[in-house]
Amino acid sequence: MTQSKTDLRVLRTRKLIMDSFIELSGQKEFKDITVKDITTEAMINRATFYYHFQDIYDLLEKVLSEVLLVDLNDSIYEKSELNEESIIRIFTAITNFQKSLSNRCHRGYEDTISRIIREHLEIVFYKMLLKQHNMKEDAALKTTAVILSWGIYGASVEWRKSSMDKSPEEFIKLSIPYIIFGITLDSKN
Amino acid sequence: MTQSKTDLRVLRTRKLIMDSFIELSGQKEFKDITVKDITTEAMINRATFYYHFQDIYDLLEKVLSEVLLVDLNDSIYEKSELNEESIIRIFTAITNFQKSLSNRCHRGYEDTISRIIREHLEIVFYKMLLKQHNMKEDAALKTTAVILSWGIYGASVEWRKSSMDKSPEEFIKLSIPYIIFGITLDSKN
DNA sequence: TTAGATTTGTCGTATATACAACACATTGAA
DNA sequence: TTCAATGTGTTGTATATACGACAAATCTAA
Repeated sequence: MTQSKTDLRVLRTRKLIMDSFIELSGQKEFKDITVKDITTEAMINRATFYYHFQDIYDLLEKVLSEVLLVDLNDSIYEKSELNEESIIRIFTAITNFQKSLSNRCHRGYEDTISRIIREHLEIVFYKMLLKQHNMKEDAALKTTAVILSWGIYGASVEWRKSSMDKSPEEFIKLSIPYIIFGITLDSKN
Repeated sequence: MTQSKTDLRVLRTRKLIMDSFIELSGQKEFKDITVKDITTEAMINRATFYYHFQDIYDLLEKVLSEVLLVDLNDSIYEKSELNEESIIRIFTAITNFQKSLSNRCHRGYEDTISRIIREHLEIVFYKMLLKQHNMKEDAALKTTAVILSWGIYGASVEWRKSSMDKSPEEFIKLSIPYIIFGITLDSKN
């Protein structure tokens, strides 16, 4: 505890490991990536890997969180208005992310990926809802955020499954009025 | 002396420093690059830099050697025939290198760069000459290698000074017959 | 010129990492 | 099945690196 914040070596090593994992993810499937592969690419001793991560699934989780977090933070938080534009942005960020990373991952870890994405989405939606309604805390908004996160994530799964020919934007655009104005919206509007 | 060869940390650190230096060389002039800049980019403590390199000029020298060495090794050594094709390749490697790195460097260190390039060229030419003539060692070939290294390097300087509109290939091609067959070559040939 | 700021190069101490070795699990071919 | 090979996770010890501090050199502006 004599060190001030975080040792530069720690930051560097974590970055090297994560970058290498992302790099390798572009070359082969998650299930074929070994700890040795990662540490070789990162020029790190294998034992050092275990100093920072419990195992390779722990690494997966942290990389996903971090990459997602950056994607979402960059494009959304500043604006902090939950409107058509920001929903499209969030949805696009997710589909981009799925195209670039989660596709490659081992079957069976889609659950992990799905959970992480939804958790982050929930946080983002909740914060935006709070600002929009000028509130400190609210159970209704929290639940609404949960619903939105599952819903939007589900839409991205559906898009990937059956509508990758459409752009994410046009896919989600149709439903946005129902999200914003509710399901009683007059469809002739 | 208990370690077998070279500590992975050493290899990694050297690579990080060199890569960072090359990266920074693309962003600003050599004379504006500080040790702090490099170590920040490399995520290395400044003191560690001095553990590996005497100073920034020592780094420059080693980076130049290494980059050049790779360029020349990759494209030439395998073939090991000193003919029109390989001379063009070597000349192109040098001009590429000059375009990418040495241009950006501080005036006054062109001498260093020039020396390093010529030293490497000399080694390459000497090895190729030895193979071509099936010899073990020979003073005449050594001197010939010196002449070739200065000559080819000088040609690259001239190209840079006055003929960058031509491709390196067409620039050097005209003189290759005189190199291969000597200055008594019948020009009508 | 002077004075403030930046950069260089070095040092001692604390710690993250390398290395080698280990037992155990998983895989794949005979 | 069995055996060999490969991957996982852990440990103790040696060492490269981080950190903070320092004096001296170099740069910059007033």
